[in-house]
Amino acid sequence: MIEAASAAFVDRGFAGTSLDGVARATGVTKQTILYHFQSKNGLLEAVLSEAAQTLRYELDAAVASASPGWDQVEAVVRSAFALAVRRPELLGLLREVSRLGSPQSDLVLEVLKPSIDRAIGALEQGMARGDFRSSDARLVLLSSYCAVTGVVTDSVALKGVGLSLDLRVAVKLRHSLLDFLRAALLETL
Amino acid sequence: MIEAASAAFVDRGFAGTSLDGVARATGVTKQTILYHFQSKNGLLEAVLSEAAQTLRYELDAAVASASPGWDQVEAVVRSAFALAVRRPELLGLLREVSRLGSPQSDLVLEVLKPSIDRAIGALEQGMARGDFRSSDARLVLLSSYCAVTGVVTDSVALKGVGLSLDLRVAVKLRHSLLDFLRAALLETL
DNA sequence: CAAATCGTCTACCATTTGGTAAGTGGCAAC
DNA sequence: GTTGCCACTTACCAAATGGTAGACGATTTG
Repeated sequence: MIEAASAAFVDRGFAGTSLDGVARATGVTKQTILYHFQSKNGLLEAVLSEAAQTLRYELDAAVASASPGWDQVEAVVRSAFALAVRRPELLGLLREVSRLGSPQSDLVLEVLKPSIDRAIGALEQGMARGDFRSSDARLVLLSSYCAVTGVVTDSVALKGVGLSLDLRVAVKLRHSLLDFLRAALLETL
Repeated sequence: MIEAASAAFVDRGFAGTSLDGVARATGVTKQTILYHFQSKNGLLEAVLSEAAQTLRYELDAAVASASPGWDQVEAVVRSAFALAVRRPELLGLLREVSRLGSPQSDLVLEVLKPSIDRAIGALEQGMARGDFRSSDARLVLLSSYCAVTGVVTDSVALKGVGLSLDLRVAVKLRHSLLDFLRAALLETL
């Protein structure tokens, strides 16, 4: 049910999704959905909450699996790409949230904030250690985040450069993006 | 009228925008809009067409204003940021289009394709000349595009790192992003 | 067994939506 | 001056939407 709603929110948008549609996709009636989530907004909140928690879990696991420095960056990017293939709607939801704005975005940000802050801290430490080129860690994180999520969610941009997202392309994309980030982040090649 | 519709499509989404709403914002009735554009989809197409052409014009002008190599990249990024400040809905529309998918995205891509191809060509020549690090030009363009548009359109991501897009932040962001791209693209610092 | 709770359904309802039909006033052309 | 076009309006409409009310069977609980 939440999965069906996620998928619908991502590819038709929240406003463009009808409860009847989600209900049909799930095999129940609209009223069953309303029974569980009170309102369409309630459904959205449940979807976002689940997505944010999964995202946090996955990213934290990636960070924990690698040693500080470039390895962690690589682990996170790999994890993001894996997620984009395994559960494409997760990153897509972030896109939709960014259009919905407050208060829905606050719900997601609140869950993700600790991870974000830790990421900024890790980048700053890496800069202090001389692992990374020195600059504003927040902006570096932002640019990297946008590049990664954009690349895996913007199918039209992909089409624009004559590609479409299958597994082979995803691997190539990940490789290229890691090269890109490595060059941008590391002091020396 | 087109401006009001653009703004509405960007911040409420196409499905979330009502003709009555656009009409009210414009000071006419819904039927006047339908008179000029036949249908809601017609309005969307007009909006996208205008946006795509403006974008092409602006970006082509930026490319033409600089000499091949890094200067052109910088000019395009500067132009994109200027556009993000002057007409924020333009880049926002690209986001909405990427969610709408075909056939609306085809309309935009068709207009932008020549510019995209020229950009890829320019990157490849820069690589051949040794100005840029060698790699797949399409993927480099894609990553750069996603980073730039993401940074200027994703206000939630900005909020996530504790910023919000005013002019001062935009300048800092542009500076940081140019540093980022320079490091990623150029062979040597 | 009786009572209550739960998940789901059928039946509605008010509102909003995109779109059609039929005018109306102004203005140019003949 | 009347004819015809143009931008725009008022008056509707059918369909879809989010949401409410109430019934029905199954399961749990005392």
